[in-house]
Amino acid sequence: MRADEDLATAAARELAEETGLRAHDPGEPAPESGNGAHLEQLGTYGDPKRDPRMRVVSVAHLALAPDLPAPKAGGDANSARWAPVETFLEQDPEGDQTGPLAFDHAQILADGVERARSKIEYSSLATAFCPPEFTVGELRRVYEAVWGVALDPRNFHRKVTGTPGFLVPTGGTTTRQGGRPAQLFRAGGATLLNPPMLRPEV
Amino acid sequence: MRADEDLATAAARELAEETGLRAHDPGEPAPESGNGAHLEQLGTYGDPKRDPRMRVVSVAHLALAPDLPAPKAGGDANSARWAPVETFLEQDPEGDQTGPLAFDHAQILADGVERARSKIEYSSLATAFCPPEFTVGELRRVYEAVWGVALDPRNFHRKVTGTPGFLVPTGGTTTRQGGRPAQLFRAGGATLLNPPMLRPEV
DNA sequence: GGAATAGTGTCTCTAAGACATTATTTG
DNA sequence: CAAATAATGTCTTAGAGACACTATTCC
Repeated sequence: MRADEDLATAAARELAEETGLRAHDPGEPAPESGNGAHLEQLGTYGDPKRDPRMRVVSVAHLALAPDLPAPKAGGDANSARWAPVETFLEQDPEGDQTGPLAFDHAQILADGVERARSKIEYSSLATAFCPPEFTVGELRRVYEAVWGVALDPRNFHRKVTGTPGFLVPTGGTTTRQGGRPAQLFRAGGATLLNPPMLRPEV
Repeated sequence: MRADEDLATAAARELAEETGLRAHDPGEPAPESGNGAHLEQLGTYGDPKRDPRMRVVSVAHLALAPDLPAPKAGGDANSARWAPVETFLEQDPEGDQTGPLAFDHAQILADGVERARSKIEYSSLATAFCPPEFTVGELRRVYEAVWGVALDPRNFHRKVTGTPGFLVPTGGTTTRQGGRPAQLFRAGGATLLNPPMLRPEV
C-alpha cells in the first residue's frame, strides 16, 4: 500500500499492474468499455506462523472479470499467469500439505472460490463474469462453471428472465454458427436476487 | 495484537478483557457452560483518512452472544458499555456527519448489523444469540429483533422445527407465567439452512 | 372461567424441478 | 434436410404466507 491509498485502491492498482485488469467500484455496474473487473475485499489473514520468515498480515481481495488479458511480468509477481482454480485446489491424495501454492494461499483461494459460489446465488454478480452484452446461455455457463454443475437451460432461462431487474434486453441478437440467434442482454440495476438462485444440492 | 497471536485470538482476548465474553471457535457449537460468544471476522478498514491523527488499519470482528455481562472498565476502552445499535445508527435528520461514534465506526457497525441480518437467513447462527437451551419463541424473538420485523409464530414454528438439524429437542419444558409451557431445544448440528429463512420484503 | 402463551392444521399461491415442443439459424 | 442452439409451454411438487383452532399453564 502507498501512503495515500485505501485498501481497495491498492488492490486495484496491484491487479492492474500485474494483469492489466481495471477494477471498477463495487456497487457500480461494469463500465460500457468492457474489461472492468468487480473487486471486493475477501478477508484478512494474520496467523503469526502463516509465513515462517516474518510476520505478514494480508488483506485478500477477490476480482471477477470476463476477459483475461495476458498477465504482465514485472512488479511484485514475476511469474504471474492465469490458471484454473482446480490446479491449486485439488485434494492431495497423499494427505501431505505440500501443495503448489505457498503458505496459506490455497486456503485463501478456497475462501475466494466459496465466496464467488455463494455470492452469485443471492446477487446478480454472475454478470461480472460476462462482457457488457451477453446471452442467457453465456450467463448459464458462468453459473455452471462457478458451481461445477449442469443446469437445465429451460428452467434457467425462465428464472433469470423472470427476475425483475436482473437482465435488460438490448434488442440485439448474436450471429452464431449453426443455431438460432440468441437475444443479447446487459446487467440490470438489481444487485440482490429475490428469490435467490440456489445451487442444486449434491 | 501480540506477537504470537492470530487475528481471531487477539479479537477474542480484547473482547474478553473489555466485556467478559468468552468466544469459542467458529464452526463449533456454543459450549455447554453457556456464555460462549460466536466470533467472526467482519472486514478490514484502511482508508488513509479514516483516522485524521494517523494511519490506522483496523480488522473489525463481529461477536454474537446471548448474555451480556457487565463490561469491565480498564484496558483500551475505559468507557465500554452495552447499547442498542439504533443508538448509533439513527439517520441524522440534519444530514451532517457528526454522529455519536468516532471516525468510520458507524459504518463498521452498520456493516456488522447487515452481516448479522444476512447470516441468520442462511445459517443457524441465530442460535448464537440464545442460551444453550431455548424455546422456539425465544429463537423467533431473536429473528424479530435482528431483522426488526414481526414474524408469524405459527409459520416460524413450522419452519424451524421442520428444518432437519436446526433444532434438537432436549425433552425439557419451561415453567412460565400464564401460558402453556414451551419445549426446550438446543442448536442442532446443521450450520447451513436449506432452504434458507428469507427475511420478508419491505 | 379468563388471560396468556404454545403448538397443530388447512388453504392458497409462488416458484422450482422435470420434461416436450417449437423456432431460427448454418451447412 | 439435418444439426445445432434458443426460446416457450406444461405438469408436478415443495414450501412460504395467511389464518383458525386446540392445548396447557397461571391468576
